[in-house]
Amino acid sequence: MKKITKYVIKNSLKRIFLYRACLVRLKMMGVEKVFSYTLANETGVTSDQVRKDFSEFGIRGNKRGGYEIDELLGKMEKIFHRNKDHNIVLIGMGNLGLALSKYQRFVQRNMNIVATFDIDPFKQKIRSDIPVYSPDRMKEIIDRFRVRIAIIAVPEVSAQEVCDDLVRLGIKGIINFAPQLLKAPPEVIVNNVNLCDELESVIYYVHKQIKADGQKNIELLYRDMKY
Amino acid sequence: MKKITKYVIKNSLKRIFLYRACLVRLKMMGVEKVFSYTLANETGVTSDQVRKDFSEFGIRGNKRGGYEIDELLGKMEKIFHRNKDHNIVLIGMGNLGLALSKYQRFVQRNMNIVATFDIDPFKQKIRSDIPVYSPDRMKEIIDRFRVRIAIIAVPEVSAQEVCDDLVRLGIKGIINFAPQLLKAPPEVIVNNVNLCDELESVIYYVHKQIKADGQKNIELLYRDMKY
DNA sequence: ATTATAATGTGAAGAAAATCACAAAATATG
DNA sequence: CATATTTTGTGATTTTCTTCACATTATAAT
Ligand SMILES: NC(=O)c1ccc[n+]([C@@H]2O[C@H](COP(=O)([O-])OP(=O)(O)OC[C@H]3O[C@@H](n4cnc5c(N)ncnc54)[C@H](O)[C@@H]3O)[C@@H](O)[C@H]2O)c1
Ligand SMILES: NC(=O)c1ccc[n+]([C@@H]2O[C@H](COP(=O)([O-])OP(=O)(O)OC[C@H]3O[C@@H](n4cnc5c(N)ncnc54)[C@H](O)[C@@H]3O)[C@@H](O)[C@H]2O)c1
Repeated sequence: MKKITKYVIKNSLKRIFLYRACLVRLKMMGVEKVFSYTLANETGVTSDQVRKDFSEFGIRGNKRGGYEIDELLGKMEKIFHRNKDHNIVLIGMGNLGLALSKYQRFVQRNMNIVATFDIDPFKQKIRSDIPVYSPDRMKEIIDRFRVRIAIIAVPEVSAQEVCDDLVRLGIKGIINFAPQLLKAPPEVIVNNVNLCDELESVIYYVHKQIKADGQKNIELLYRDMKY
Repeated sequence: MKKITKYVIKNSLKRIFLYRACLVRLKMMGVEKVFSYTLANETGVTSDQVRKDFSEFGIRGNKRGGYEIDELLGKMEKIFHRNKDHNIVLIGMGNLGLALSKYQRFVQRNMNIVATFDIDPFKQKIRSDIPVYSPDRMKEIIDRFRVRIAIIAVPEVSAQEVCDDLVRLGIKGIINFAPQLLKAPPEVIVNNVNLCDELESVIYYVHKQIKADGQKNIELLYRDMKY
């Protein structure tokens, strides 16, 4: 039975990404070694956390010596399978799809969008580095480039249908930008990214913060009154 | 001191968003009442979890009767401050910024991008519903519309600088799409969204899944051999 | 009206994640 | 070379999150 795959990126994995970004920056600045507390400061976590995370992912440094940045990055490349290239397809060349297709950083990280698909014949005329095909050529392209990962950027109503097609064609991982939880077999990884929710949660926390600040002021006031 | 605000959206909050999306869909289908296990099935969590989450956010139903969808949505609107409108500014009208500025769903959820800003004079000529201004008009606009929330879609190198400006102008919450952890005072909420990381984590979990599948096959093989 | 049933709400138990704290090891210093 | 210092790595502890389990209550059936 097709079901919602409850897929949540582990916080420890998210932090590993943060550490890596930080390491890349430090390396560019010519730094060669790093301590857990350096990474901690730069990423807003505690140094214990950094070491625990490294431990979880089997990364080890040397006592007193900290971590060799190059070695660390090498290990992370392995963890994230950055040694090989990843061919990706993108479905839906609308506003968001177009932006994503032009995003250079995917390529820099060995993630290549080899083809995009759109039902709109007009969109299929877009001239850019990446071809825009009609969806009926999906099987051909996915097979030819051995694609296993897909990006969904079609309207909400079409997302599930597109997802079903992709799964049938052998796609194993999907990042979905349509605000619609996708149902897929449990062995298929689906990362539902909902930018509206992300923005709304900022608003939520801002309000909470403002309320907490207000509370603090009341407390201060109260303490003042005692004198 | 400006520091990284370690800001992670709570999983329970993320789930509340899921429930809401599901409720909206059910309501459109004419459904009026819902049970915890309905929401659970639709969102890939357990019904216990749904009830615990509701409990955390102070949402109560009636025993045996489940939850009134309208009432539930009303309570959620309150929780998410959807009763009032939220004015937002967007900085950086490049590929991503343009897509975001055209995204209708923000408006549908009472989040209005009232103005966008770009240093590129060419971008300032974009003709769409939302005006594109030079950054030197930021103070004026933010004050006029009482803006408290901002979207950053500028290149990595400019992101921190833009963030600093925004904070100086009274912005309290930021969603940042540049792959650069922003430093801000602790009372300012910063949601760093990194789409590269999101995609890469899909690849990570796909590989893990494939490896686990392989493992399962080996185990099966082993069990078979015992007979 | 009484009884049976079905769903909620929440303490208790269990699991997972984060923090603490310190022994072990590597490097620096005298 | 011996000692002091610094940082790692990891068990122990604490905190947070999830699942379990069941008393409670609203509805349905008889
Ligand atoms: N625009 C944004 O900034 C933004 C932000 C977050 C999420 N999203 C979501 O991403 C999706 C795309 O948004 P958008 O603004 O680019 O919309 P859009 O309407 O501009 O683009 C959608 C594209 O998908 C194509 N399409 C529709 N059905 C298809 C199918 N079955 N197969 C292939 N292509 C198909 C359409 O022809 C169109 O080109 C939506 O689900 C939206 O909610 C958009
Ligand atoms: N394109 C994507 O799909 C995508 C996806 C994820 C993240 N991002 C990130 O979002 C950001 C924008 O990406 P993009 O592809 O739109 O890049 P882009 O180069 O197309 O757009 C950047 C825009 O920001 C403007 N800008 C630069 N400095 C500015 C400043 N100080 N104030 C105001 N405007 C300024 C530029 O003039 C340009 O129009 C980048 O950080 C990128 O890494 C992009």
